[in-house]
Amino acid sequence: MAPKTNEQFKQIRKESKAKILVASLELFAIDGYHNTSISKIAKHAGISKGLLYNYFESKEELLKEVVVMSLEDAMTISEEMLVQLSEMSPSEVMKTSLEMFFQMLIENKTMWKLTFSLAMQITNMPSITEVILKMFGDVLQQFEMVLQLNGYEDYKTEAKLLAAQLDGIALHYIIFEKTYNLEEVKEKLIHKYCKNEK
Amino acid sequence: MAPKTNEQFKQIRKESKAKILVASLELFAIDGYHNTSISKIAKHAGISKGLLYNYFESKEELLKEVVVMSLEDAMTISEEMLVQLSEMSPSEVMKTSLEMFFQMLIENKTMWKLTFSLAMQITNMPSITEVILKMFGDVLQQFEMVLQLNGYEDYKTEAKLLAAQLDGIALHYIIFEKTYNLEEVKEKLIHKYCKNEK
Amino acid sequence: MAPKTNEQFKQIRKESKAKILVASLELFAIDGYHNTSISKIAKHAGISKGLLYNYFESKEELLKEVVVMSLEDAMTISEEMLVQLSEMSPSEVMKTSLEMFFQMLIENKTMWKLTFSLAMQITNMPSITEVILKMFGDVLQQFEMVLQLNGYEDYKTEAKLLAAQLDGIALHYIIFEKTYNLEEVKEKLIHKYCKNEK
Amino acid sequence: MAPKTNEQFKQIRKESKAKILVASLELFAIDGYHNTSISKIAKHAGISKGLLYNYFESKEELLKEVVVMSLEDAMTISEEMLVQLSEMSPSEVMKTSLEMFFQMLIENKTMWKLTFSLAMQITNMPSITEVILKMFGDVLQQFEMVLQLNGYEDYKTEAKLLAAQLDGIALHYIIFEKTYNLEEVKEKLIHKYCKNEK
DNA sequence: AATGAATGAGCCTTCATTCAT
DNA sequence: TATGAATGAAGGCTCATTCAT
Repeated sequence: MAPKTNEQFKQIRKESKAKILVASLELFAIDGYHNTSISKIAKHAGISKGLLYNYFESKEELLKEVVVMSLEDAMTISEEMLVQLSEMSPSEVMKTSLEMFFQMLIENKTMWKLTFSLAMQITNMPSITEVILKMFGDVLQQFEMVLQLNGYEDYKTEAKLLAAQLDGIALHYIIFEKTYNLEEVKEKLIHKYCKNEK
Repeated sequence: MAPKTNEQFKQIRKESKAKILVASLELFAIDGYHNTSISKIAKHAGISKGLLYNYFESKEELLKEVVVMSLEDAMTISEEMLVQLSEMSPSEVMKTSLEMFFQMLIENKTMWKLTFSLAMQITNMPSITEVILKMFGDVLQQFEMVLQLNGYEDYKTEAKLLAAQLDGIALHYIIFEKTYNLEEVKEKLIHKYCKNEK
Repeated sequence: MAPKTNEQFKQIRKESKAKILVASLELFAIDGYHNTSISKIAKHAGISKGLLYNYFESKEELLKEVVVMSLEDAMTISEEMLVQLSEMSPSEVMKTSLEMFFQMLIENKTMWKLTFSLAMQITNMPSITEVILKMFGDVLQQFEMVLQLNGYEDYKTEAKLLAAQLDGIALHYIIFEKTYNLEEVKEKLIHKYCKNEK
Repeated sequence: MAPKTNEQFKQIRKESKAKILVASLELFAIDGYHNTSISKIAKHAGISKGLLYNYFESKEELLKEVVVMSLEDAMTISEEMLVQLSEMSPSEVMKTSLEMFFQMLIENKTMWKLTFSLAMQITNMPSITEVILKMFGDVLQQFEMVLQLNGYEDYKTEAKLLAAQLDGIALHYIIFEKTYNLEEVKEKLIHKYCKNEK
């Protein structure tokens, strides 16, 4: 049998890593970071505990990579959408941006839950704090653009309000779970921001 | 010679309990429930680990009492303010309610932090979840009233939006700490809700 | 008010001590030594934890005194009965001795349970071991006398057998509780030892 | 390089488990269940505290397995002997059974000590109580058979007496240790039961 | 004599991490 | 690369004992 090429090894590593990251994300989001043991993750990912340490230096490092991965995923989607936005009218951009947000909220509920959860326990893990804060900042910036584009004068403050509004909705959606009527809120919000209330 | 009187013991118990509750609130809010060990709490409160169990049956029970205490504090303030509202005009009620919210946010930052933190972290602690959910519900209800009073037709959905808006602001205020310009956001929000945008 | 006399103080001390000893015996026998906390004993005796240490140096010391008290009680009863035996015929002595044993077993089940329980965990408490061993020795000696009196040639070995027989019955009675038909066994045993089977 | 094979792991597990069980049996029997800490067991077995929980879910579970192991050992021996009995005359069966008992008492002194100790100490551990009671029941049943075979009319009650006799002897043997002349008692007992005293 | 708040050692248990294979 | 046995620090909790009053 021919020895595996470097390429093949890299591929295997990448896949194994991905498998662990996905498993971790799920467990961290559902049970919380502290209630998720390395053992559980390894079992959930179908590998041994030892192997996990071959890919990640520590549990905290693993968490950080989970967060980074999640955010990168989100950014990728977001950027793809931004391309589409470039050809729209300002009011269409506004509407689409909001719809994008709700879509991502629904599709990545797990990630949102993890993000909020971590955002609250930030104190002890600076490296993770940083990533999380960056993400909140990015969203803010994006909405600043959209609002400016739509002619909002005080667009910086307005963006802060809108970002807070959206994060608040996300928070409630996560907390109240199935009880929460996200669709209703979404319609109302879009209606508000896509009329003439500058 | 004589044993301490009942009164004396009661006093001592009350003070020690309060001391523990305050220490716990701070640590739970800052470091999160899981990152706060009984040892840390005891040290922070200046007592021995063992004594803590003279007052609270378990760590979970302690958390519950911390939450209840915090909410009772908040409710007391809130109710005092509600009395004042009864004599105001609808628009004044609106404005005052919002101002009240921001005031409580600033004054009870620790409690807010704890609440959000728990909302995300606590799995499998029904008695605490219950208390937290009740609190979110109460705020919502209060704003439904205010909005209805101010003639909002779709006041139920509007209340959901407003509650989310406020919780979102609180969230950002907690996450960004001193970086966050709360005053600016407050002015803008009040301005929005106290003009004619129903 | 006249100050209490020394006699009165002594009396109070004696009564308090007795109250504690009785409470301890009950709890030790039912729940076992290790499952019985000083707190429980104090509560059961209706006094404070602190006071208990006024009368007994330590938990182990308390146990020792409980054992001693129990055995003294048993000895007292036993000796009273011995007086009666002195006027009987050998075979009557035999029968009465056995009946005495069964009566004491029923009336002092608690004490028997404690005794056996302690007898098994002897290693760590020499002072208690001593007392327990003495008790077993006393019973043995007593039955040696009875058997000798009844003309058993090899009365020393016979006494060992009889003592073992009785302790075995006691053991089963304690272990099987209500399931055990003590009366049936008693009749059979008396029948065996009071016929002509030397 | 290659990971250990399943076979190797199984072997390691088996040996470690056995090591722990043996250490536990000794300590439980000597010091009693409550006086034996997990730390002591680990030290005695030459392993770390943590490893113990790799093999046993809890201290109670460990105790249970110790008991089960002990009884299985005893049963194995017992059954091997029963085979031999099938070809003997009734009086030979009687004699051999008694001799078997004494042999097992000597060879498995530790197990007997543990059994008695637990019988007295264990409250609220139904699964273990059950096993212990079953064992006493088994011995009883076996002797019922033997006595019936030997023509004892009231063999059920006689078996209770004999079982008590034997357990009493075992108890004394355990309590008095080297002081106890087991051989003398054995001879006498066999002599009694193998003559004509029905 | 009497109280119970307070202490601290020790218990059982969990789990991130290491390591021989 | 891959395994899981093994470790040890730390966590929540209990309880005998002390002490100020």
